Amino acid sequence: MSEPDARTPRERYRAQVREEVKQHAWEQIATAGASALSLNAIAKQIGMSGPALYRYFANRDELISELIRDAYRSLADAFHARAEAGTDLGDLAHALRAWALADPQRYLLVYGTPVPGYQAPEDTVRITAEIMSVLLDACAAQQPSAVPPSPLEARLEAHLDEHRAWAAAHPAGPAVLHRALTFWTRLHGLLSLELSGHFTGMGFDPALLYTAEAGTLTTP
Amino acid sequence: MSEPDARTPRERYRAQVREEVKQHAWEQIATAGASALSLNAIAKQIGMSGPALYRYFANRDELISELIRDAYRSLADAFHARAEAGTDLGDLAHALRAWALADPQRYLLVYGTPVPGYQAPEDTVRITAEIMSVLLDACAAQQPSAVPPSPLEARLEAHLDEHRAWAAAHPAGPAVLHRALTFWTRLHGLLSLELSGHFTGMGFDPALLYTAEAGTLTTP
DNA sequence: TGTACATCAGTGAACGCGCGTTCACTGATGTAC
DNA sequence: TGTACATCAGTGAACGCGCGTTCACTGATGTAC
Repeated sequence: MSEPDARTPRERYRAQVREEVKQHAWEQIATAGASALSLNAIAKQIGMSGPALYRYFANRDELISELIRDAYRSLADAFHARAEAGTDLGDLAHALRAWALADPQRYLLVYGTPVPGYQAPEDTVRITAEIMSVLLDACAAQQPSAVPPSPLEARLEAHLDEHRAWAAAHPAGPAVLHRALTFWTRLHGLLSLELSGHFTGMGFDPALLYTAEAGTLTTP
Repeated sequence: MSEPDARTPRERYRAQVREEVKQHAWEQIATAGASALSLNAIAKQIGMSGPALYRYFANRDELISELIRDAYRSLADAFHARAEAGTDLGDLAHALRAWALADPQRYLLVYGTPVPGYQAPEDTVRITAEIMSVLLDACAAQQPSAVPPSPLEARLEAHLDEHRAWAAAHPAGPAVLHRALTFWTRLHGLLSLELSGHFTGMGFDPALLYTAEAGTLTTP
């Protein structure tokens, strides 16, 4: 399980401090949002001088990029883990919610309103493709819908079949593409409103609504 | 149509400058997001000194509150206008999308990730209730679903019927409550992902997906 | 119509703050012979 | 095993910046007699 660590003590130490910085960064994001992330404040929490962090991250943007990468990676891992235990779409839906609730700001950093001037590092597209792939697999494993698509749906699915850049590597048919997108957008709508606090004061239990909505995806 | 303006010239002037400030505030939000809103920057654009704005707004928070209020008000007006032209749920869906696309940052200010330390003014809840009321009316006018609810849906609707604080003033039945929530969350999922740029690069046309999703609400 | 006064818009200087980032430097840790 | 050197972590001072906000003040606009 644990291989011998080929890294030098210095490398290990560097990695350790980087982790510590990122951990405090997450805490800061959790309380004040991503746009308020401050290197100086993190350094203070850690007990270091501000400039010391520049030994570990080139600048603020690199730190944020790293956090976004980690967040995507974490979701991809959660999806893979769930997929190995079975390809049920409902299970995947609840794995998604569990991941989102475990750290709301992490979810919002990835799927929420983007940080103003910032744009995500290009290697995240590979991880999002990975996530989509797990989702497409689960949708493909689902038994197809019994009800025939409406004319509107048929038109959409024909369109999706011709514009499948996002699922290029996947052999899914149009109905599967459609279902994957629906899964993503519907559940995101619920999660994003819940995590942003838009349901507070309304009285009902978001979990029930989520479960019901997930149910429409597994047997439409 | 236009009544005689009872305001003094000074009051008119004040209102005019307030409007100008808000307009530049929106432009600034559009380019850099709400958390980057700066009174000094607005003053500079307008050609005034920074402190001059304090004649018109008590502080930064009051300005943001005003913007949020205006955004809610604008959506409520758009909904009312649409509802007067007919109570079709699909039309309401497209009115929502048109309103969102007209000013993406306005939509995100209201329904996106909340500004960190900030909390909305309490009088917005009245406007959101208004918006919900139009939505509930449209859902109630819709002909009820032909398919009976699944056990999961039945359970949810019973729950909603018991926890209807958000629709207290409305005589809607549980199925209508359910449909209104579904309308809101599904369309928000699509809009929020589209406006945040999460569909860019995927290749398909968000409008088609939106129309298809709206279609599932009008005839489920 | 003219004068005396009050109200209000806007200015410029100033305060304290925290930010990201650079730079020269100290001291500890590792490496080569 | 000991010495000479290179590498690297971390510090403190400094730079320039823009922020929100307060304050004393000037000039213009309105109001009352």
